[in-house]
Amino acid sequence: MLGSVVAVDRSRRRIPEATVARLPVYLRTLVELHAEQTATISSERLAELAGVNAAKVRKDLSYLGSYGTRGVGYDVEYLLFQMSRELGLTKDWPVVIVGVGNLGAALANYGGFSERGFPVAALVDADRAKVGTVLGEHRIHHIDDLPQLVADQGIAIGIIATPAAGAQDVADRLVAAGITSILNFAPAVLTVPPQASLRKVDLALELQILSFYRQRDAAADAADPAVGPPARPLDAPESVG
Amino acid sequence: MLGSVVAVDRSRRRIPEATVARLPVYLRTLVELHAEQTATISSERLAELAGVNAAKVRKDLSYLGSYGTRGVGYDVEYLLFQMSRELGLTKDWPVVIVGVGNLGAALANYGGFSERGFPVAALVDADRAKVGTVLGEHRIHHIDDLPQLVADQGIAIGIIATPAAGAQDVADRLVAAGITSILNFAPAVLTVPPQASLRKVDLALELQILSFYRQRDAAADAADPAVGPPARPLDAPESVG
DNA sequence: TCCTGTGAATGTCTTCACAGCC
DNA sequence: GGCTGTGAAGACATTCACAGGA
Repeated sequence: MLGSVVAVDRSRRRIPEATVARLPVYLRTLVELHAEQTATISSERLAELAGVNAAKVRKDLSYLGSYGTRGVGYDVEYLLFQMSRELGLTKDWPVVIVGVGNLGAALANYGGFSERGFPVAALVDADRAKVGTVLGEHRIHHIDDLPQLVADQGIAIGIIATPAAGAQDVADRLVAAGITSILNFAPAVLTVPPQASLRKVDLALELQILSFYRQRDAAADAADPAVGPPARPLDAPESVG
Repeated sequence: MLGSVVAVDRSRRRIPEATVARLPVYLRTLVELHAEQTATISSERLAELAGVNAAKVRKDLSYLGSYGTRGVGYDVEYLLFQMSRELGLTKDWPVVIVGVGNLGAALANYGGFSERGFPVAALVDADRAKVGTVLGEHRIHHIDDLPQLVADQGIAIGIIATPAAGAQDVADRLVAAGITSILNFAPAVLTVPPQASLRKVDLALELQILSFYRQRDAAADAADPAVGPPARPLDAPESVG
């Protein structure tokens, strides 16, 4: 009735989960291309480098906007900028590692985080014997100091590297301290309020999945020794078979 | 014409990727239930403990066979046995870690692997300066010795913990040495022949995904400060939002 | 002519809802 | 009455295939 709509809300295009999970892979590829002075890239070539197919690349990138040029391809630098912006990677996000056991200590020393925009800003542990000791360039703080550390260091992300038993308590403390992004390495199912994001990495779980496919193929070969290996799902979390 | 079929081939039921990825979570839950003497479990309760919904649990378990009892639930011990068998976890699978830098060393010391059936049988590195040095209970071998180590130690799985640049070469060497299950920690896209299984864990990638959701919510709040946080996908790789 | 952007088709996964068995 | 097992419906993701702009 009242004339036309004021403006199309481009900020509401929802990006599918599956696409979000691939954006960092494209980003890494673009960084490499940019480093070697490549100016433009076709969906076909980008697909090859990122280990997916070209139709997927085009559909994924189309969720970010129309940043390509027909007949030419994508401008590497421009796409890199847009993607960094979309991923919120135009600034660093300091992380806190909770639990300085074997895994936590390893992650603290692992350079891969800082290198890619996630500097380790603090280490905390519940064990008072560890508090005050130094690991790499960090002194270990007590977990009770979390709210203070979060405020002082502008910490954005919490990494849980404790045993499974303490993980839910740690998650609760992180949320209480104002952290809304959590990466969980403990082999436990955690619950966080809906406004928080939680992702998990379970190292043994990955090995168990590999074990499944190995077992299955061994069983198939035994049942059917004359025939080659059965068709199996390629791609998925990465070619798996 | 010729009477009926000889037998239904139950070994051919294909288990969906997504289900396979959840089996280890159920397995872990069942191990805990068994440890605390729980004899039977309903799909509802198992779902709650595993952080999924009951329909999914029932569908997932149905791929393994009809191991439940209507009106009662699943026998914990029996289901545990069947699931271990299906996942190929009735025996240990020795692993080799390739690349003893920060991450590789951490993984070597991380107890979580052996604990869950994947003993670290060998460490190898390309750097001759590291060869012969001892880390934890292992002496580091040269990567050229891979075929020998695989044969001698019965190694089933290779873990790549090298920098991205060397990762494809390592994958090729693992495959050449007879390894068909590979877990890649290097931030690089790898290719393996179809008979091999490859999975990847990219730590920074997980943080980047968290950054995306944080960024998106911040943008939504700025555009729309009166309204609460928008609906976001729960569950998925774990509640993500 | 080349390559993107996208509707439509296909395939996969999740959820519903209830028949069937204990 | 309670809970599993599973077709069917619905949601989501991938791939196809081609219109349309450079």
